[in-house]
Amino acid sequence: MFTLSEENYLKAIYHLELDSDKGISTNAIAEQLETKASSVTDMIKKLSEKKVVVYKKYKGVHLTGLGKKTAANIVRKHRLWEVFLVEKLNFSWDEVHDVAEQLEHIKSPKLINQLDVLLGFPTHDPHGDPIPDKEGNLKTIEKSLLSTLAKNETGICVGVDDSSSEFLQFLDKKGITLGKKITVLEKEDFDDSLSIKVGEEKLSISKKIANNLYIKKI
Amino acid sequence: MFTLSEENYLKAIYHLELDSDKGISTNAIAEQLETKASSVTDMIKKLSEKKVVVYKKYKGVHLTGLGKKTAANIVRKHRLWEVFLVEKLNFSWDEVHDVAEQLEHIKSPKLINQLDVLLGFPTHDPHGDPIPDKEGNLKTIEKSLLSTLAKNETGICVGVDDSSSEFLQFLDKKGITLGKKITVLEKEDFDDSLSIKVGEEKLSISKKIANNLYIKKI
DNA sequence: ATATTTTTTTAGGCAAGTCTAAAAAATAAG
DNA sequence: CTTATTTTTTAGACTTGCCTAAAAAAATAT
Repeated sequence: MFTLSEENYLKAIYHLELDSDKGISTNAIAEQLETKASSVTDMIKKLSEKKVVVYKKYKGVHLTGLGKKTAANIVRKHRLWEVFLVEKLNFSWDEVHDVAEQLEHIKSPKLINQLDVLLGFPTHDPHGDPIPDKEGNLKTIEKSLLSTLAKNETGICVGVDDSSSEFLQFLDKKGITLGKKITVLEKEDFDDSLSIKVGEEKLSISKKIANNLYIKKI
Repeated sequence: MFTLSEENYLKAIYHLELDSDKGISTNAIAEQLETKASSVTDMIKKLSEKKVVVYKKYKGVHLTGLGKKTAANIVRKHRLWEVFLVEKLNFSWDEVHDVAEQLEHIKSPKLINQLDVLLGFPTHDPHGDPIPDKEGNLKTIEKSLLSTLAKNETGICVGVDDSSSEFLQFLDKKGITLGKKITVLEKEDFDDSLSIKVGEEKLSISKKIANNLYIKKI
């Protein structure tokens, strides 16, 4: 069994390992968890004794199989709770993160299985991120950043990279939600902004926005 | 804001104060929380500084208004989650306590309000215990222990005093659930056991059982 | 009214998880 | 290849919440 703190470290390392196949540095973990590198070193020693990470001094860490499974299960819980909050409790997609961050640590396999049933076995959370299955496997879908689409290409909005509430509220304001059809009308060279059509609305978005929206091409 | 530990102390004192109007002793709290009296003394000092209990050395503690409201809110969350687990996730009444014990500490007013909506504003949990409203007020109903009923009196089962899973599973086995109609057929003098009719079934129960079942007379 | 027992508090210590400051190792630069 | 910089680890300290053992106060019994 893992403490709250241990679970948070596992989750952080799990997320960092999705973007990199090298050992995850103490500093990277510290930044992710808003703590200090020295605290990370301490915790990593404990996790190493518990066989969930492999650690060689100065070489960064990797999750073991057990560690990966444990972390994926926490992510699974987090994302299922997010779906619950949106589907059953009328939360909006920008309100769910902090609550799910608490709920993900509740320990009860039955609770999560039944939640999965209640929600109809969802595969993605409200931000389009995939929900790991019970074994920790992720089904990743073919998706591209909006910024990589060429002029006149069209796709469906399937996810966000940044799921801060600021960004999500901005998208709401612009009428951009998961499932919306988006077409690139124009790409401006001088500032990399895009003219796009969202549903029937035309609007202009900055490079930064286009770099945070995932699209499934059609 | 209160720590997990502080919340558990508040809840323990709250429950103990329901049964007694005298100051709650260090020992009583220690027993309830399965900890040591010296630990209780430590924590009470902290709670006292946070203005949720009044404490005079050797005199036991009382909750303040704020303390009572805080504790009632935790109990409210606990009982709403129990209803959720039974109504929405197919838990049985003997399985909910430990999970609710974790869920009651989740901090999100919106979560609890919306849960209340989803569940249709329940007034009692799966064991018949009343759910405090947002202000912390309890609506208590007229109920008697089954053991106090006279021969030939009838009532509806509305609650249990002991909600351990052992006792609840025993009741399941006997077909006794909330809402069942119970009639006292016979009271045996020599061992205080009862012959009762539950629905259409006749059975005999011990004094101990009769002392743990609440009945609303009809 | 005093002695004994019980309850409560104090004193000191321990583990988890964090921090700062300093030392050690690795990496980058000249 | 040696020096400078960055990263990581170690050392020591702090807080929270708990413990045991001993002292102090309160309650009970003689």
